[in-house]
Amino acid sequence: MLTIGKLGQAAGVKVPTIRYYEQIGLLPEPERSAGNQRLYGAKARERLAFIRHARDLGFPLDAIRDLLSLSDSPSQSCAAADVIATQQLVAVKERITRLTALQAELERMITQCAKGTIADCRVIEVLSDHGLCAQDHQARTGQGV
Amino acid sequence: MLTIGKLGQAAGVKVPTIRYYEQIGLLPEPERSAGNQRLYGAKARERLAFIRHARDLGFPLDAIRDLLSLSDSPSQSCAAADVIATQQLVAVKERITRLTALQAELERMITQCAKGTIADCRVIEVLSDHGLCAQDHQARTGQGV
DNA sequence: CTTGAAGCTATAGTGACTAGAGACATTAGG
DNA sequence: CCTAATGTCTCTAGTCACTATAGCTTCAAG
Ligand SMILES: [Zn+2]
Ligand SMILES: [Zn+2]
Ligand SMILES: [Zn+2]
Ligand SMILES: [Zn+2]
Repeated sequence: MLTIGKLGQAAGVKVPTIRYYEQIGLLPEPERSAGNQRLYGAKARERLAFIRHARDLGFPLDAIRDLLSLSDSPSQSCAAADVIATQQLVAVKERITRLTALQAELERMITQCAKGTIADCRVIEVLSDHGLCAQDHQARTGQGV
Repeated sequence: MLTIGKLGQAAGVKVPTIRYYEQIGLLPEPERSAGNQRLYGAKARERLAFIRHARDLGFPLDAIRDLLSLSDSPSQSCAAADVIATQQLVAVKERITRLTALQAELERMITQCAKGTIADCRVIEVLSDHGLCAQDHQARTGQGV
């Protein structure tokens, strides 16, 4: 059995994060020692590693919650899991598209700047007027990762 | 003079967002009508357009605050503004790098899945074990955009 | 003059944590 | 066995950039 600190080290997750996962019901309430400290077994370690890896791949906690409950019924079809992964892939691709447009605009404004005074700074000019942008780098949609 | 709603429409910003910007000191407190409603002039409209465009380009509000105060001293060197833009560019590039790695891993797990049961689902397998990943898609660093 | 839209303040909620305070538990060294 | 250092406990609040709600007042059109 591991204390919360050892579990955190083993899974690469900070201690408050583990408690947070417990609080939101992503990890079950563990056993306690005589002195009321949390004690975790192998199952909790695997579950936390799963969560951590899914987080590293950018899945939101809600999706992870669904994936975890799916993985508890191994004989079911995996279609639902694949849908969640596909949605995540779509979200990632959208963010890449958007960020690539931002990258182009930022590079453009920086290279066009003559490095003089603020009055002539291309960075400030472009920020003041989207008409000076080459692309339509559409509005901020969400965040994450 | 514009009411807050008209200003929001003109700049493409929702009304509560404008009040939020005022609250955090990004927009100055505007005049008020006899009935205590906010009234904005051309200067506020430009300032809000600047904020909105910078947000669309992914700049955090703190950076925008700095950019705004720089643009108030037009005769100064623009080096500081260029530094902020360059930092933003670096941040965007980092996110793209990371998201591209995520995209590759997600595509890999989805295409490798045999679409059978959860017990054999490659998505679930890979999420359980980073060793099955081809790349090191390093840890989640931040967020934004 | 009435009605409905738009505005006001204040508070709380989002996602996914992170940081801090103040108290209790455990472990290693002497 | 005692002490000191570290670890853990609960609870609260802060982060970022908003968004939503509630309950009120003001304004513009008909
Ligand atoms: Zn410049
Ligand atoms: Zn633009
Ligand atoms: Zn599958
Ligand atoms: Zn991996």
